[in-house]
Order: sequence, then structure tokens, then C-alpha cells
Amino acid sequence: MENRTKTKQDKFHKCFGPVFEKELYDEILEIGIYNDINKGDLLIDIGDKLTYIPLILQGAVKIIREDHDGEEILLYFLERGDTCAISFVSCINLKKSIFRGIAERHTEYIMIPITKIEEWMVKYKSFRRFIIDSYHNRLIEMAETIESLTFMKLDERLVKYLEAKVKIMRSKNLQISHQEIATDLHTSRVVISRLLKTLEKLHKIELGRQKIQVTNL
DNA sequence: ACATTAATTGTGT
DNA sequence: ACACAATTAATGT
Repeated sequence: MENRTKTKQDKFHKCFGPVFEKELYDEILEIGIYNDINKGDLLIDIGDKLTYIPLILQGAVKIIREDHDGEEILLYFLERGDTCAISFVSCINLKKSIFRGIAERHTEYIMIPITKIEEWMVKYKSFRRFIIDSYHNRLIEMAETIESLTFMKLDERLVKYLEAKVKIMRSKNLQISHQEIATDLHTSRVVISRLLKTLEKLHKIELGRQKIQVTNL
């Protein structure tokens, strides 16, 4: 128990220590609720009522938008030190979530109840900064996603996806099926299989069942 | 250890 | 896009 609290503080310090001023830092540690979820678990679903905002300490979350047919599109990933910026707005005006967030791997985070959000916005400059910066980052990432969707060919998008995945997983050894990639990139599994095969022939990756080794990307 | 089944991947049309 | 073959993992007997 002692140990668990320690690591939680350590991780929080590592990710957010320089970001928040002292009093806010202490207040978050006191009020925020620590939680963790496993790979594939849902952090937030479309239509969910937002009751808290997550500060991510460890791991990664995939943010997805779903259209009317239930087709999914990958928007961006959240990493440690990030937060779901969109959730701020939804929190403040009490709207429901328009995105879905799924854990890409084991993920730890601190939940801040919405009741504190507005209070801290007024009280702490570093908190306002944090939210604006984070919002800005999400906007940039989304713009990049739109750019890729519009201008890049699928093979380029796949390479970009693999690069992002390597970065987020902090490993060149990815455990993922072709189908999952296809769903993320909004295309069919067969196409992904073929493109991956060509990448393998170019010695950029090595393929195995449920795994992809990125060697020379 | 073996057989059966399901899931994943590879390829041709 | 569809169909099917080949391979591998999972499960039961």
C-alpha cells in the first residue's frame, strides 16, 4: 500500500511535476483518484456522460470516432503526460462524449472530478495553460490526421501508423493483427496484409502471427 | 498425444 | 472485393 502510493506519486511527478504549480500539484494528489485499465479496456465511450478528466501517467489510449454505420476512424493517440482535451469542453458544458477511448496497453491515470475543473481554471494559471496547450496539441494532431486521410496513399499511411505505434508502445516489437490495423485505418484486412508483405520484402519489417517487428522503417 | 475448431494470414482471380 | 488455402493457436478428449 505504501509502495503503491509512492509509485503513483513518482509517476505523477515525472509526468506533470514541472507543469503544475505547487499548490495545484498537492491538490491534485489529494483529490485525484488513481485508476488503471488493461489493454483493450474502454476508458470512455461515445455518448458517455463525463464525470471526470483523466491525466495519463503511463500507457496509451486510442481515440476513435464512429460514424452512423458504426464505422470507426482513428483520430489520435494519447500518451503519458496527455489528457483528453476534448473532455474539458464536454465537462464544462455537460455534453456527452463524442469520442471513444480504448487502452492500447496497460494504462494508468488520475481522475479529476468535473467539480474541480472550473474552480482550478480560475484559481491556477498553470492549469489554464495546461488545458490550452493540450487542446492545441490535439488540434494539431487531428489536422495531421485529416491531412493523411486526404492526401496520403494507403501505403504511406500504414508506414506512418506503424511509426506512431512503435513510439507509443515504446517497442519495435508490435503485437497486433492485420485486422486491427485495417479497422484503425478504415480499410480491409486483405489490403493491409498485402502492403505489409511488400514492406517485409523491402526488409523494413518482419512479420509473424500477431506480431510485427519493425526493423528498418 | 491427438483431433477438432477457431482465428489469422497469404494469394489468386 | 471475394473466395479459398495454409498456417497457427486454443481447446477438448
